[in-house]
Amino acid sequence: MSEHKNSQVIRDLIDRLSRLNAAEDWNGPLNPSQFAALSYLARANRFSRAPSHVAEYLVTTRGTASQTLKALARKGLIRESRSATDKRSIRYDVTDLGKDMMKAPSGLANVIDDLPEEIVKDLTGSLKTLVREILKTRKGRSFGLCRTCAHHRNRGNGAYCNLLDVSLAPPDANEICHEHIAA
Amino acid sequence: MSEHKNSQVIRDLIDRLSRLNAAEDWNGPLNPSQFAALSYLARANRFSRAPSHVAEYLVTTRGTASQTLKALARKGLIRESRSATDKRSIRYDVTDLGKDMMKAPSGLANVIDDLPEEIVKDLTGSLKTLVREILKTRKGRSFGLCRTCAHHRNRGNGAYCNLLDVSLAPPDANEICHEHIAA
DNA sequence: TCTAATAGTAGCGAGTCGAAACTATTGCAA
DNA sequence: TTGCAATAGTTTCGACTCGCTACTATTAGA
Repeated sequence: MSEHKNSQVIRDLIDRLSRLNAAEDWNGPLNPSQFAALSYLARANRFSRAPSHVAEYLVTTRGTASQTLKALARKGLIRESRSATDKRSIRYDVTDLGKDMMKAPSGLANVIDDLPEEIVKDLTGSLKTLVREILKTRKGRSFGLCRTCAHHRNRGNGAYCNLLDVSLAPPDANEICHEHIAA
Repeated sequence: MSEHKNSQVIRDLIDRLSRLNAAEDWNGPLNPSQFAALSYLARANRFSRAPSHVAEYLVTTRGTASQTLKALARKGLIRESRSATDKRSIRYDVTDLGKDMMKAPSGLANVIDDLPEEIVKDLTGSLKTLVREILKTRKGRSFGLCRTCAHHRNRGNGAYCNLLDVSLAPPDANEICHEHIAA
């Protein structure tokens, strides 16, 4: 039988899908990597917006991530903010211009929105499983939402992080955290 | 609610998955684009191995595809073969060395192989739907298997292509064709 | 026949990519 | 307290992708 393996077919579909998606990015002012970095920063909480976090999320090196972030800063889409407590580290915040950039329509998003809800649910679950399992073999971080983390505690109106020992303002808990550990 | 849209989540998962997959390629002698081009050539039939076909499959330009193919040829993984009937066109054939390269183990493939059969089936179906719908809006070709094409006809032991008016040897029908139209 | 379409390529500038070398901090232990 | 070692970020390098434009060669069609 010259039928191809299931894993080969899926691998190919994922590659094709991301190429089709990336081809759209190239038409805009941002290339796919820059868009991915900006998109991450827009969804990451204040503890997770350093170059090294972006590097790990994008599965690349700190050097490469550094260059991509410099390019975004040059274009005025993010702004660097130095830490007072640790003079080595930098946090990049997304500017209003950067936030606008995230609103651009996407062909892939349109297609997904037209899919039946049940299919979307299953697809999301399957993709999450794949990402989780690969991250397990690579010992990579999950980058899940703060409020779904094992260190997250509800506290009055807000919340608290047991790992970093800090109070969490409302937005923090709904954003991505690089310290995330599945509860 | 600051919950993100389903489409955004799925888009992100696909990007993350392809980055995790691509990161593995970088460890080898081929970069992700070169690997994708080689993988395509290894599965495409003799009518579909020209630079312009690779370009359309990889959703890029002929110029970029041309460079990637030259790089693969330099590494001895593919060999160019000029056409006798049309002196403009070139067909690249995968060498034995190139075929060996395709056997490299993949972390993503391993994870997929461990998934329950039912999940794999649903996932494949959903991803195929997404690719099909996006291609529809872009007016792109489907690049399906020859034997699932509307122009495919069984004929004795072999098969026949009604579009190109040629007999199909056994391997042809099980390979990708750039002229593919869903039956 | 002559012009338009097609196939492939070369070169440009911006940027990604890993890798290695480098600076500036911070942490920790003797 | 001094003195490394670890950490955070950057820079540079060479190979390459990427869209784009301009170009050559060939073929198709009016």
